[in-house]
Amino acid sequence: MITLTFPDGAKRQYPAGTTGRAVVEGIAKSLAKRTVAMALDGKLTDLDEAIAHDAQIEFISRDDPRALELIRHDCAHVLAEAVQTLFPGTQVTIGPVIENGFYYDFARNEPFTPEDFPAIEAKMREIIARDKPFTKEVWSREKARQVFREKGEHFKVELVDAIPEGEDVKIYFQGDWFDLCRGPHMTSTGKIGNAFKLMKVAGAYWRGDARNPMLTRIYGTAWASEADLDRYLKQLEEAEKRDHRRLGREMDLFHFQEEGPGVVFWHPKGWTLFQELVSYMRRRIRGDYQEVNAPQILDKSLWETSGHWDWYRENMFAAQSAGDEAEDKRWFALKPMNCPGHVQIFKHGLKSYRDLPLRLAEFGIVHRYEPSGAMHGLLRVRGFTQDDAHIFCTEEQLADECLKINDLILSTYADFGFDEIVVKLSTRPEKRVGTDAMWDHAEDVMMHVLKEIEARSGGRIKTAINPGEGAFYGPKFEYVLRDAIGRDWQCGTTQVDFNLPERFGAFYIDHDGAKKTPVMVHRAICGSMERFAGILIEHYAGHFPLWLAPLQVMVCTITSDADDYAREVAAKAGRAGLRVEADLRNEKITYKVREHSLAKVPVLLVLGKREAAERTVNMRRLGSQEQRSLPLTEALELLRREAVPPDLRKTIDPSNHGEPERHLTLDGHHVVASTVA
RNA sequence: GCCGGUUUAGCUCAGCUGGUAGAGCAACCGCCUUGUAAGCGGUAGGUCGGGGGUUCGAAUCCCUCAACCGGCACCA
Repeated sequence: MITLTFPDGAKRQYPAGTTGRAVVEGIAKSLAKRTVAMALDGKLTDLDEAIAHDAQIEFISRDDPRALELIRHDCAHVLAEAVQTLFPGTQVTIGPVIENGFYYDFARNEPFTPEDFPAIEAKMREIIARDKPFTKEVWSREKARQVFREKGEHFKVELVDAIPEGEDVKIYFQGDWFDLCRGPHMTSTGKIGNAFKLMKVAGAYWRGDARNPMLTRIYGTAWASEADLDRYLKQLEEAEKRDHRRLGREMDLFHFQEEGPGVVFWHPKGWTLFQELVSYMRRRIRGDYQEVNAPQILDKSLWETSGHWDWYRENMFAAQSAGDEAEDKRWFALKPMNCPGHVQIFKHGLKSYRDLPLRLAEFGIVHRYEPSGAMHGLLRVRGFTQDDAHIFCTEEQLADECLKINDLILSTYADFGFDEIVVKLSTRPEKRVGTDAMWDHAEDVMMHVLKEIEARSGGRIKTAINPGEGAFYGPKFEYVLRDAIGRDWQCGTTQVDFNLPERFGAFYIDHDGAKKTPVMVHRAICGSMERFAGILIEHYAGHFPLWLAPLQVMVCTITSDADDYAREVAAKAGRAGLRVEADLRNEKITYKVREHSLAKVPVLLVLGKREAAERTVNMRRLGSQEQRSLPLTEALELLRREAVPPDLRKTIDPSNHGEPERHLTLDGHHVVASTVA
């Protein structure tokens, strides 16, 4: 006999080997009907599974959040059956659940297109309506191999071979159709429901390896209810509206063109935003770091020394004199990183232990030949500006430096309203330089720091390990932030490097007069300023906080009688440090309001005869219909205060709390609450 | 780089089975002096992504290159 413990704490005895279905049917017909699977000691399991040991048991109904992954997984199976029914000869491979849905990879000579979706979806609905039970069989490896080989399912044969010895080879049937699968599944296909949709087709390498053949992947989404599906589709539309490429065009921030794939043409407004970000970062590092500037192109020998030429040559740009008769035909590489340049600066002149830690920062422009398919607006470009720095320090100083960087990164993110951060430690990759002893040591230090980061945050910062994801020269921390609509972006990074200083022969003179090699830490907060700008555009949906808005104030006249006053208002706003323009065009005020609202100008000052006579302004804020009439001087003072960047608020004017509405404090830093679209 | 798709006016898009291009908005010119998300009328604007081919004839069919989009792979 075994003892099962139910969610309400009740315990009951059953013969060993009883199935979940038998248990639930013994409790209540209605419960059995609702149940699609069970959880044994918290683990999702087929309802028909025989229960061998004492366990906590819970019956999972279809609307249980845990059932969602089953719905999606089952849906993937149904997709595969539908595809094989409609397109005989198609081989199935794998079909896992992913965030918001699932996919299934197929092998077929003719790829699928979205035009195939209606037919496939119809077939899927048919299979779901048939409501065949999912039933599991455990096969021997030989049988599985043989059956799939005979069916011409060569990828499945490979999958069978990949199952570790000692693990069952499980086959799930849904009627006549079956698939090799780890499970679990719901009780029948009918439980999937109708809240699913095929989303897109894409190529994907077999087993995620570019050396393998390419399969056709069909992505789908599936939800417990139509309402959930609709909500998800709405969300996608919302995300599309915030696409920085679209907003970049609509707000006239930047553009790309054919002659410069992956390099940005920043327009005046976009460049204002960009420079505002750079200025912010400059202020944040002032005092601690020294800013430098290293050359854009350097002899390739330097990159050979650093190791980049060996490791990343395929992804580097090289330049040479263009003249056929030039006497110097050496190859120069456009810098893909700033570190070798900074090591040269460190090496110039003798350094003492008293100089350490030495922190060299650079807003360096780097170029990397990214694969053509990788480019994506500002988020992945071939030329970008890093808010980069290299810290030369002793081993004893290393942990403190990492923690100091951590403070800078977290407080910076907080200033932009990012407060959900995950710090990941990436450990040694297969392809690397340096001894194992060195890696052991470096990872040791980093692990210790990671724990300290977590402890200091009071549990607010989550941490994780990314095995094998480190840089070739050392382990690294990656800072992942979550934006206003829940998407994660890896931005900041701290990388410990025991290699480069040694490769370049950098040293300092220690207490005892001996030469010692410093440890180098690479660090970036925004990472790529271009990318960070893109993330901010999407995060704020173009509705920037006043200090970042490229154009902060638009003065709009209602009639030409207010023109002189409008010029005066704009001039005064400009003198108050605000970025302002005046719209004196002969247009209706509704027209102007619409146009500047679409351009996402945060503040409209509307001026008519009345305002000119009374020396007031009528203020309208982006995203609100509210009109607020106030004296000119008062309005300008209000806006001037609000436009103070978050880092300066505390230092310059402690009494200034900026926007009265929606601000919160995190670790003592001002946070601009997420702006809604 | 790989798979699939797309590329027509500044922007968003139409153009069926091949018969030398069309709308809305924007721009420009007038009229309207206007009170918080589109006043009215007119004018101009395109080597249909580049190159090659098939054809009496190509935006339309084929080849090729490029850029972009969605994924995959990559991301020092």
